[in-house]
Amino acid sequence: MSVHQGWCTGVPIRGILERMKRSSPRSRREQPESREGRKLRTRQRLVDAAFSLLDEGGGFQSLSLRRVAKRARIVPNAFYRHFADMDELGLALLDEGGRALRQLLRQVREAGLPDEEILRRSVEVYVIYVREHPSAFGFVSHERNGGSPRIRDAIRREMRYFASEMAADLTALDVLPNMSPSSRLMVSQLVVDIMVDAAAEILDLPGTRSDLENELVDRFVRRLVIVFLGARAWKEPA
Amino acid sequence: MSVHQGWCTGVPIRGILERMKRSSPRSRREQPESREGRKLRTRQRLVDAAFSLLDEGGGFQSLSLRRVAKRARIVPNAFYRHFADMDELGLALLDEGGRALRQLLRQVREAGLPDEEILRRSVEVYVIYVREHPSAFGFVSHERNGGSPRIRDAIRREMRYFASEMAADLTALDVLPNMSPSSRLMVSQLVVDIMVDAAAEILDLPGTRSDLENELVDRFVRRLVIVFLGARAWKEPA
DNA sequence: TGTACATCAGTGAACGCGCGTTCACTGATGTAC
DNA sequence: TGTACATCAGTGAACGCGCGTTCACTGATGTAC
Repeated sequence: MSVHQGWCTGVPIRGILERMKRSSPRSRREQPESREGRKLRTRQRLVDAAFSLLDEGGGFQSLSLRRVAKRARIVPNAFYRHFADMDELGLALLDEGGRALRQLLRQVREAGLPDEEILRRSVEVYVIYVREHPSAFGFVSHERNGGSPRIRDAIRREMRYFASEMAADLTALDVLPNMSPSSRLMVSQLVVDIMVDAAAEILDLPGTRSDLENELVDRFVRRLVIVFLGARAWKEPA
Repeated sequence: MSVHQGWCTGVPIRGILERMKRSSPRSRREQPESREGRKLRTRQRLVDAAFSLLDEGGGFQSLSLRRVAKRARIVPNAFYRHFADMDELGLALLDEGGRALRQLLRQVREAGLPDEEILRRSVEVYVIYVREHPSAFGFVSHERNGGSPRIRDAIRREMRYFASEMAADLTALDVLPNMSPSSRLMVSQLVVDIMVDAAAEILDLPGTRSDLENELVDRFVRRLVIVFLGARAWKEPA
């Protein structure tokens, strides 16, 4: 059971943790911490606590305010100093997860797109990335069609945003010149859906079966190849 | 708020309800009902109660044994006469939903496949069908990546089964003769995933916006066209 | 710099509620003779 | 056909538990003068 790491904060949680270690055993009067800083740190502890509970399985719906607060080492009602309810915490999780995904997709997209070898390498990078951040991708795939409409909508919005970034890239790189902008967007949305579906499958694989993982990567690559072949063969309706 | 209908039972619940109406106001000694029949009817009431609660929103995880039992008009602990726990009820829901989906896919597949006009008509049939059975499709799209591993696995198994049926059809109809059997299966799995993703989107549309629905149908058809174009352009690796 | 007051993140106790599960039971249906 | 017993779907009461939310509070940080 590993401590959850603040894996995608702009100012990494690691720095904050180091500062805690440094300041805690020594005199605490040296640099009295600001209220604002302390509050932000507690908020981050709540977010990390939620991710770490998600890592242990069960989905966002199974999280309770009390369990998250306990894991973050605050009293239950202090939760309300940071979020109005669990839904708002969920949106904060998505915010962190979204940043990670965006960063990754940028990396994948910059490699260029429709050549099979490049696709395969991108997929491998993606699979590793998903495995490294199971709680974030689990959250997205789980809540994408999940219980809370607010969170569901936020996830869909995020996915649409990724797709539009990808479509802009396709345009810029002049891949698929045969397609209209709206068709390029449609293809990008399909690719994003395929990626999210794949993430769910990756997370369900037992970590030990590399044969199953290879099979999954293979299926994933073939899906993308089919889509890009189809996109190239596409003729805009007159 | 409509009463949930037993929409996919081989022996329809409607018939049972009519029998109840007939027998209840008259003498109840005419045809004393068998224990077995009565138990089956209660079990069906539990399944219908679960679907009707799902129709009201919130996802399977938000259902409670007590609420389902109450809706089915039995005392909470009598639930255990029919299912060991809520997970087993979930598997029963999938069983009913799976039958409906299978029936529909058969209908769609029989129309033939890769021509755009036929695809469009099939998609329209599918959209209507999803709208008619929101609780079943909602259950599948919601629990597909949901909290219970048993239910998740059962849904994946069901989807793999649909895909293999579709692949068999593609083979029988000699569509995609350029592909190996495993590639046809891969394409079928992609199509099934696209259908399930689409179901979730359909269910989130407000019922009144037919412009949005047309847009969705359009996107859906284009996705499938892309996939079949790609599948036709596919060359098996040597 | 020193003092007096305001702010507010976090505390601790308490609340009412719905939950899953248990137990001993009832009474209609089913069965053996 | 009639009787005595077995089965078992459904009852009613009770349990302990974790839940979200409320309240009055504490004490360190921040601010005005």
